Amino acid sequence: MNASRTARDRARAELTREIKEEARRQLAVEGAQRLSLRAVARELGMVSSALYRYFPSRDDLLTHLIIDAYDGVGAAVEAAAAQAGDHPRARWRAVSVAARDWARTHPHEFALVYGTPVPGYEAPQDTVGPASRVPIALLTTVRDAAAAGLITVPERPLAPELAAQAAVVTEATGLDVPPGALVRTVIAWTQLFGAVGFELFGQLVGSMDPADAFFAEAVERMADFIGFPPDAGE
Amino acid sequence: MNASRTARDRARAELTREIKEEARRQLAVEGAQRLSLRAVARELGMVSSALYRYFPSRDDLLTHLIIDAYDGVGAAVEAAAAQAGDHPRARWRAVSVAARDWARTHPHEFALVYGTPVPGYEAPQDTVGPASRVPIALLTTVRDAAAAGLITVPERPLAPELAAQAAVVTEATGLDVPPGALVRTVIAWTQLFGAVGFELFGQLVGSMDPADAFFAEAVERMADFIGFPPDAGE
DNA sequence: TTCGTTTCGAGAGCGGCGCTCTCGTCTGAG
DNA sequence: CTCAGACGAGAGCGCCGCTCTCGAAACGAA
Repeated sequence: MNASRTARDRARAELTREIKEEARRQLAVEGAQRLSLRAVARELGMVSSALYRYFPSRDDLLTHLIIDAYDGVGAAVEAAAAQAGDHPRARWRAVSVAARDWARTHPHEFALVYGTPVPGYEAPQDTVGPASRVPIALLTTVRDAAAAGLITVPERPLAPELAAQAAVVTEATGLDVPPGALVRTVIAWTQLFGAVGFELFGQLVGSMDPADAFFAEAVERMADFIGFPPDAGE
Repeated sequence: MNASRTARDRARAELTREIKEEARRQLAVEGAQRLSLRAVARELGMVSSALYRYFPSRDDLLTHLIIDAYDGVGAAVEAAAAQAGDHPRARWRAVSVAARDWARTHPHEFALVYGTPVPGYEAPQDTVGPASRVPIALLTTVRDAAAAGLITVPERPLAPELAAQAAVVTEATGLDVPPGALVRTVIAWTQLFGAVGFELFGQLVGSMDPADAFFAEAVERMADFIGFPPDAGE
């Protein structure tokens, strides 16, 4: 059962792709707020109502773009992790820098996924897989270092609920990370994206703007915080 | 020169206040995206065009709400700092918890100021003062601890640009904080609001949700990170 | 090949939006 | 008292998301 059997199926797949492409183009230029179905249809030479044959609503189209954005940043950090050397701190640094670079080159996509949820609020199940790619890349780096005995920060007791949540994450990801290191990784994850968001949304204007030096410092200090050993880069 | 001399002036001030009040009400219920001038006018029993006598545009009205939101969270953290004991870690904890509590009770206001910038992008000068209240509260806590010789993390050299930016912040705020501690405070600030944003925007669903235990742990670990001495609470 | 079903694009239309302009009216300063 | 300025109401412009209907085209089964 080939996915594209008939001419109709092929045309439908093609048009769906073109709509997403044009929407992504408008998203990159105008931002999610200003993305309009009518403008997408206009650009594609069709009437707006025809677009509803492919996406039932504007929010549905945005959800597809959200998934693409998650996959974009996920692929970027995974590629950076693969290219980085074996040293855990270098890997951590590469992943952090890749996340920031992606956000700076795709600010509206970043805002779409890490900024305000667009309508009232939503989080379809299709997004959780792509959304996990960045934290998994971070956790994998920590897991490898921990497995090699390179995490130097001692474990301390966690609150019971927190330990249980850490166990759930370990179970779900299959990444065997000591719970204390896991929680520190999540803390670093929130710091990383908090700082990138602050940089992109203008909160650092007047203090750490431009943010390059601050960001570099933050990456090293959070690497210390997790317990990565020093390397040649710092 | 009373500010409200004539009846007209008084009526104008009153109506301006009522418009902002109703807008704030709609913002709390619907979020910034769905806030509409027409709905505000409708609720106030006037026609939409009349509203433009008081606010030249929707964005201008939103800017006023942004300032109010900054002042709201700023007042919340300042009150928490004032009520907290003298121990620096307790103060830090109180400020962090107050920021999170404010965000959880005012999610749309939080999204308005710390989420995606609403239109294309903007940051009027009127917002920088109110926006500084939270970081100043954090920095003040660190300054007091440092002045008392209670910051235990040693200073290390900073990159020249970063040291320069730290000096600018010290100059602008008048808060004499060692540059290394200042940068760590900014890092903790980004972590705090990054974590709150992740919690509110659903990024922690499936891992650290509900986030109470995680948040408590993050606050203590970041207090360690800055160098606050332990206290009875941890 | 024929025929009924399904899919599709186009068009008109609904209600809502931000914003502008015009026109009477009312107010308050000189 | 007068007259300039402030004001609210109304109509209207060009957008928007979304719905419904209709005729043509594509399709699968007979």
